[in-house]
Amino acid sequence: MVSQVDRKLITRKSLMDSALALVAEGNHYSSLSLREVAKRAGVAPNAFYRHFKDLDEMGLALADEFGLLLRLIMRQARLQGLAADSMISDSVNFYVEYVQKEPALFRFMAQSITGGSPAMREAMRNELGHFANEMVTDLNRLGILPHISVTDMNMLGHLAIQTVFGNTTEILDLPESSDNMIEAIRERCTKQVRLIFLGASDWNVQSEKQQKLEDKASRKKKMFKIK
Amino acid sequence: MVSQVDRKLITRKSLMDSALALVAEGNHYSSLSLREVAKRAGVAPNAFYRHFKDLDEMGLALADEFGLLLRLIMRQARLQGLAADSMISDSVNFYVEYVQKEPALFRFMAQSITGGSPAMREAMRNELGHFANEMVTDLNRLGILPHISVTDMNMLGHLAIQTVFGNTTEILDLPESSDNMIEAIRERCTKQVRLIFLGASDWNVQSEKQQKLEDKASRKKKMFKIK
DNA sequence: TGTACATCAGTGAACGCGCGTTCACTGATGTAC
DNA sequence: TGTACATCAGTGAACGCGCGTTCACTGATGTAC
Repeated sequence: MVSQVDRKLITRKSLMDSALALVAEGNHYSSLSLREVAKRAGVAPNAFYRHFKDLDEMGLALADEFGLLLRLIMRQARLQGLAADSMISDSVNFYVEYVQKEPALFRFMAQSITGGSPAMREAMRNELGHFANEMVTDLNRLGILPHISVTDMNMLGHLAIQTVFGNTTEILDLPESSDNMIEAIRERCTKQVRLIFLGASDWNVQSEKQQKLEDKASRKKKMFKIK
Repeated sequence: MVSQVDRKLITRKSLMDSALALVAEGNHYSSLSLREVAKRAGVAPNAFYRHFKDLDEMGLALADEFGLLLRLIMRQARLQGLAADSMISDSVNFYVEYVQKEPALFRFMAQSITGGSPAMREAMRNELGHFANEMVTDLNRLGILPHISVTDMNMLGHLAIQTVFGNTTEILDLPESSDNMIEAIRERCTKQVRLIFLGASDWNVQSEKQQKLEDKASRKKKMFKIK
């Protein structure tokens, strides 16, 4: 026998899943209607109000769910451990695997970060920011890139995460089972992250300060005119 | 006296501008209604059909308009020329300036690339891809990074563009006239691109091949376990 | 354990509203002679 | 140049429909004694 509380949670979950299913089918979250979500979940329209004030509130709940998925991914990646020499490609592969496993949530994330309500955009940015911070923490613990300042490590984390997430929509848009195209994106993404870390390994405060001075001093001395 | 043809173009433009205005106010393009766009443009709802089949078709026209803006930006940047020593920060500043000058079109672009129809997403990706290609062409013409293969130059272009565009939504979400926050994003973005080019200057086929071999050979030899 | 009552997730009907789309139209601009 | 006709951007009314939200309700689960 299932308790009342459990039943309520089941309905709530099925409302959220219906919304995600509609998103996965190509609709934008902000163009969904309460009625179609309820219909898809096999529930009367007004039952929706037992769970959420409106679709915006449900959106925030879905953002939380995406956050949980991110945390799961991080936990899994740490448990599994990463070989020192293939850390980057392993991480990228791991990420791509999860995008394919949970396309609806990732599609929702991608939509929301550019197109949700202001609250929604902030929530998603916070989740990704948390992800970036965790990455930076790990790099610090492993003693990788010790020469980089705290500010610059954050800049680096932001860059790495943004790069990986930037490839997400492309993965989601590939026709299913086109393994060689997935492979191409995976490879390009790995190269991009590798290039970033190659840059980071040469990055230091010294040369940075120098660069800034140069910027200011010699502006407009040498000019490139194209064509 | 204004010709019939001109009048038609004026109405068309005002329909498109109305849609952009609604987007700039925080609505998602895919949740706009034909009637509100027409109302905003001061035109009867059915007049819309004299110009576009539906909102999707209008979306593609807006994508074209965004493409034109990108081309304008590129042309301007080339005309102005770039000082050799501050090329990166100048380019970033130039871009940020345009985002602030045309927030509606950039907002629309950001929304569409993750949340539009498949045709819309493809159109936007093509525009950005073109932008990346132009950048690569310029780098080649200037003889910068000659040691990098064609494939990898494309990867680099994609990475640089993606990085700059990735900061766009954050710029658009800042409260108006918060100059110091704009400055912070501008600085971070400049650093990110600089780091990318620092990586690119060390990037070469040799080390890349080596890296790949290492990946395959020594996988799971050294492992980092965190926590 | 059995009974009487409370709670509350989900129902079904109803509402007024804005939606996309159609239709026959108007009246200014453009064209042919 | 003036007249008669064609074109066509934009109008106004109407349509059926799905929308969000409300209401009084039902009936299973949970609780008090």
